[in-house]
Amino acid sequence: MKNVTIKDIALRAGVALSTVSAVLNGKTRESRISEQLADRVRGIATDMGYEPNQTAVALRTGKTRVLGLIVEDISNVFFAALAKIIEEEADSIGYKVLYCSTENNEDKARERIRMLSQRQVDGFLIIPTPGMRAEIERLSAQQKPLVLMDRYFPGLLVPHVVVDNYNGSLMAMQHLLEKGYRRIAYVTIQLDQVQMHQRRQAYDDSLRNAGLAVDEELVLPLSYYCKPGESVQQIRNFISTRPGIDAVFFATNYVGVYGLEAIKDLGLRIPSDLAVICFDDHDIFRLYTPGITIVKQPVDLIAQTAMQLLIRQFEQQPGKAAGGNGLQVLQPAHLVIRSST
Amino acid sequence: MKNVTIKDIALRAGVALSTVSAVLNGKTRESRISEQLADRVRGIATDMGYEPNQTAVALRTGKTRVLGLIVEDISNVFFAALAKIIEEEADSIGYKVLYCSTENNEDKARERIRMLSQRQVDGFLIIPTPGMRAEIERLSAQQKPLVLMDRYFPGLLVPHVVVDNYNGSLMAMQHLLEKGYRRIAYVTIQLDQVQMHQRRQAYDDSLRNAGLAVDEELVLPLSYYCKPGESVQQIRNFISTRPGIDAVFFATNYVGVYGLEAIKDLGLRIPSDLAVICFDDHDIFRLYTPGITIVKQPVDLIAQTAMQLLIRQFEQQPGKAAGGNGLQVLQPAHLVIRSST
DNA sequence: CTGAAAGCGCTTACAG
DNA sequence: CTGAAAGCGCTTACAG
Repeated sequence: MKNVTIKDIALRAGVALSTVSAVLNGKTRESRISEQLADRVRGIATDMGYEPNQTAVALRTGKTRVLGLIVEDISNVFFAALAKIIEEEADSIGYKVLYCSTENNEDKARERIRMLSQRQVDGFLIIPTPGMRAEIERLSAQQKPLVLMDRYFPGLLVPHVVVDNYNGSLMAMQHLLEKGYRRIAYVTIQLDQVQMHQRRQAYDDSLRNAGLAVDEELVLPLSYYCKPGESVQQIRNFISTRPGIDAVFFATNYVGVYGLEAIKDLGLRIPSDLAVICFDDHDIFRLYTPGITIVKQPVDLIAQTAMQLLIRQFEQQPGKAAGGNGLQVLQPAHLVIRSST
Repeated sequence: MKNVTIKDIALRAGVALSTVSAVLNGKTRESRISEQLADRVRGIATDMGYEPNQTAVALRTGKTRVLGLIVEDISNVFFAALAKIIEEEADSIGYKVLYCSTENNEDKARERIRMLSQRQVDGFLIIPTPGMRAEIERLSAQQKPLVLMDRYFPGLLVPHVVVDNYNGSLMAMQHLLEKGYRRIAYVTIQLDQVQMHQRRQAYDDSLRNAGLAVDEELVLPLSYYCKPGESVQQIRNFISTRPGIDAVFFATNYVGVYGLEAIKDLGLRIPSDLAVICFDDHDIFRLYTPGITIVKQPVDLIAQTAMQLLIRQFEQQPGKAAGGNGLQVLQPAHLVIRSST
């Protein structure tokens, strides 16, 4: 019942270990091994039910053919979809993937990176949390193949794939404006992040392009530390004290959740009383939100592109200058317009 | 930038490799190494940023501390939820998990098991597909720690965790009967599987217990090979030609999907025109099905129990008779009653 | 064309 | 108390 090794095969075939290894790795040409011998060895290997021990291969070659995937929560639909596509892409090049959830817990996130490093993964695919910056920086310095998805650290030259926040938001605003909405509110979270600035910029620009003024009265920046109940109340208050508004653009998932709650509380109907657009970073409104319009990330494109960036790094010679470093790939957002039934 | 090894530490500390290893593995007692020396070695290890190479440890000890998780589709909410809980449980005992999707493709499923074996995973957590039987049997014969979830092979003595189909179905029927429904139809798929027999048995028994006869006229067994469109049509036909029925019990996910489609086609309202219960194996109706009542698997319990069964196998001495083999754990189903709004 | 040897980074008897 | 040596299962120069 013990596992068959190349040694067993070599013994049975009466040849050296290295011969078996060469045959099994298809290096008969390079090693000028006769086809006849090769066939015999292959036959014996099959007979004995040989399966290579990848742990040994990994130790010897320094390649585990395993990728590390770090997400916020694997059970979330967005991350699960990401995991699926990454699995497929990895599979197509003979890689397996080890997944970890960070729960947005910084300590856990750091620990995850360490564990995956110890397990010698060949590359990392990460949805970074803010506190991971130092670890990401270290991985990058160690020249570990690494791609960030969904979020990134401005100033850190690490390849990353993110949605095109500006144009996605622009599309959404365009949609509202075309539908004739004029007093469009903007509810966001006070966060000094590029993607937030880009979304806001798109809001401003599209209003101006339509010949409308940006009215700060119609912009509600919630505090990052504001608790759920309080956020809902603030939004409720905001909406009810701005009688003229006919639409709201919620700039993030969380704000959107609170916003929909507030709108429900106020007894307003979407979109007849109030049109709603939400930037749905993590695809949480995918099924159960009739009437609203959603700007979502193209999860498949993001995953596929991330894998391509990773593979590109695998192919680079470690010595060579990493020409592709600091590469940012912007993926166009999808606009999903839900009917109100 | 090269990785620090225990050799480097030994060199720096001026001691033998084995001493470093003993210290780092907390075996100072067994090896009677002075606390002073141990402290010094630990200090040096920390200084040098030592991270053990788990590939080497795995090769040497024969334990990778990696689990293989094989599901149908990691992006499905049910499997993703399973993956999350398994990750947590695995993490708590220092394990990582490698996931694979089978897509219900038998060849792929078999190939996945082979790959995971080659990667020397310490244990398998599998949602088996029918065609995996031979491979599962082989793993079991090889004494590989292994637990099946959600499905199993009757007659194969492999530990598995499944939902209690009989009592879950009984609960659902009870619910309908208590609500006063009397002519309850049963739509199922013709499949000679234990879980199907158990569900049907519960249907029959609960009717009889309520003093009602089982009317084969009210039972629709769809062919396994029936195409979606055709299935919907058959159900539509079935319902419309049985004017007396006031409720339907759909015995599986797929049948339920077709059934809801058919009911929609007929313009019937749930539950006012027709009450609906569905055995929702994979939690696909979780969000978007108002009015229907769902019998679902307790995904957390299943995952946790599966991990426990796996750990039990890790703890067993390989020589010892596997006392817990062929163990079946039934988990009680959940009944989710949706309001019709 | 083929095979003996070194070595990947560890752990674990075992000798002193 | 400490250290030299073997070995996990491979691959890869290198010698013949």
